[in-house]
Amino acid sequence: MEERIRQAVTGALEELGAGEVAFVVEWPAELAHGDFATNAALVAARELGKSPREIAEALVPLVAEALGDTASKVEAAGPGFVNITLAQPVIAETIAAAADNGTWGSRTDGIGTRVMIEYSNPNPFKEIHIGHLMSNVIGEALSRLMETSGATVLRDTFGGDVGPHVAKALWALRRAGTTDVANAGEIGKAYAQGSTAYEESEAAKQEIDELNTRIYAVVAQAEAPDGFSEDDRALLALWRKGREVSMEEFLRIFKQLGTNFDYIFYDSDTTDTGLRIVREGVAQGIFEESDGAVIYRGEKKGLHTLVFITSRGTPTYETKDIGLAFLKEERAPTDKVYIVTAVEQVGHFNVVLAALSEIAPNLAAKTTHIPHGLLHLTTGKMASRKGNVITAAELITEVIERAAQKNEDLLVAEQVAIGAVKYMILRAAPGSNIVFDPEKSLSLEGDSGPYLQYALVRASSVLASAGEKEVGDAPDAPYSIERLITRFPEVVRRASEECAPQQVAQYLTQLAGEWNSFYAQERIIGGEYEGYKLRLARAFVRTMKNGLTLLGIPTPERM
RNA sequence: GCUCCUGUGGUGAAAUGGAUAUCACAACGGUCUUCGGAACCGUCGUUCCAGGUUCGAGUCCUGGCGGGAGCACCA
Repeated sequence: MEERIRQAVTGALEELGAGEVAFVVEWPAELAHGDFATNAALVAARELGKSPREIAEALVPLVAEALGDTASKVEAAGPGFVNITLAQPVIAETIAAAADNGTWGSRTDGIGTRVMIEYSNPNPFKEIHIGHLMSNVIGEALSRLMETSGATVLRDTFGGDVGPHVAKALWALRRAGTTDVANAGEIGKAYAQGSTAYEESEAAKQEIDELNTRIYAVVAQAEAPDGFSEDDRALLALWRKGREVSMEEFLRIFKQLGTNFDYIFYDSDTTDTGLRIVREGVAQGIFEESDGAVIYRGEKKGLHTLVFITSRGTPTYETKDIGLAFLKEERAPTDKVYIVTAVEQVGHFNVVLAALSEIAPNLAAKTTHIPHGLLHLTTGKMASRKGNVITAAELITEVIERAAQKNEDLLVAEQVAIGAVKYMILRAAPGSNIVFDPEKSLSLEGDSGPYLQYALVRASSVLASAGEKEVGDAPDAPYSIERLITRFPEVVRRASEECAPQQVAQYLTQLAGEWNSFYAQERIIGGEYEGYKLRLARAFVRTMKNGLTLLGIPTPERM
């Protein structure tokens, strides 16, 4: 349709004697301004030497003629826009196409492309707190948005199972004489204890640093533990158990939130490759040695200089990410690689990608880092090493309890709670920080997930009690909600191209508002145009359901 | 100190270089025998400052002020 309008406008401009004009056809923010608008007159004004308004007036009859029955109204407006309102039958056709159409909003332009997207990235041996929800919720929504193009999307998560934080947790567990760990909470506490000791005691710091090096060694030889002492075996067993318990908890929560990963990568999978490649890079002059460490001189590109291999010989996160890039290519080659992490890491990724572009330009070129904002507490900064965090599980449990006050069915309460949490995160642009107030942020009313779910449930309920009806006559002019529904595919396309789930959230809120107004004003069952309104309701249900699913927000049957 | 990000009603946010800057919360007032009130209708109230580019700037550029993040052996 947009293309058709573009042609009509181009033709009209030619008749007026204008050459190539770089105009746009867009949908105006205000529904009252019509379904499409073009700024052609504004852009052509200078060349034609007339006022924009005059040109717009001249374009109107020409465009109207070219569009024929398709448009019900073409008019000049404002400083020189030409607004186009589509005719009722054209809108009705789209509504019919949307109703009962599971693929409404999806496209085919991405079929054949493969992308891998990394997100969530919780670290075993630390607790998963509400900050990790940001990465998971945003990453999942982006994955689903990418899938609307028809692309194959592989989801992966990358967890730090070796490194100083692991040493801190294991040091505290061993000190307490723990040989087995039962739950993730226990490990989280151990990590906090180990961190405190590391900062406060020189002796503990030394022990933990040594343990860290030893863990790398033990894990690296885990497959061939011939030379292991009894204590090495005990350490390895505790490490394995701790990682297993941590990951079970993570995967349980992510599954509850609607994520299933295709690949789970660990730091320990990447260290061999990472170390080898960085050492080779030293020989090639990409990296250099400094104070016993191996560094990348980011300053030569206006970036930070970062350590890739410590003076103790252990790899840092930077080297692990280099190793990971190769590991991904080996396990599942794709056309694009996305990495979703907190905004704090942009400096890190700039350096890693700069280094990677010297080592393997093809890998660097297809990798994009997508930073997301942070979740701040009104009560102060969270830090898992201080133990003052709200864990993801605690938050979800609390919101479920609140939702349960209105829902006897606990499964529904969970759907509502998850909807509320996800919407809170997705309504804002991924990069913006969220100040989280446990009392206020998780509204179940107005601009909220449950508001969208509620509109859907009510519409579904009307359909359920109406039964089958003939579609019948339609009113002469479309309702504004119809015109809003027709925009859905375009909203989805733009949101997926711009990695902007908030545009879908914003749209769905507007859509729910239009539906609620329509519902309050118009009698559906037993009212005028009953059959047509029921089809409209089906189109609304389909649009809302597909939209919520895109965001990863559950769609309850009742609530 | 250097680098990057950011500044929109009392609060939290949205806005493809376009039209009267949108939405929710809060506050205040109304709708309550009809398809589900987690709803609807109304009132109030906003682009940090100074220049610039443009027919047109919350959006782009320059400078200033405020906030956040990063800056060598954490991830």
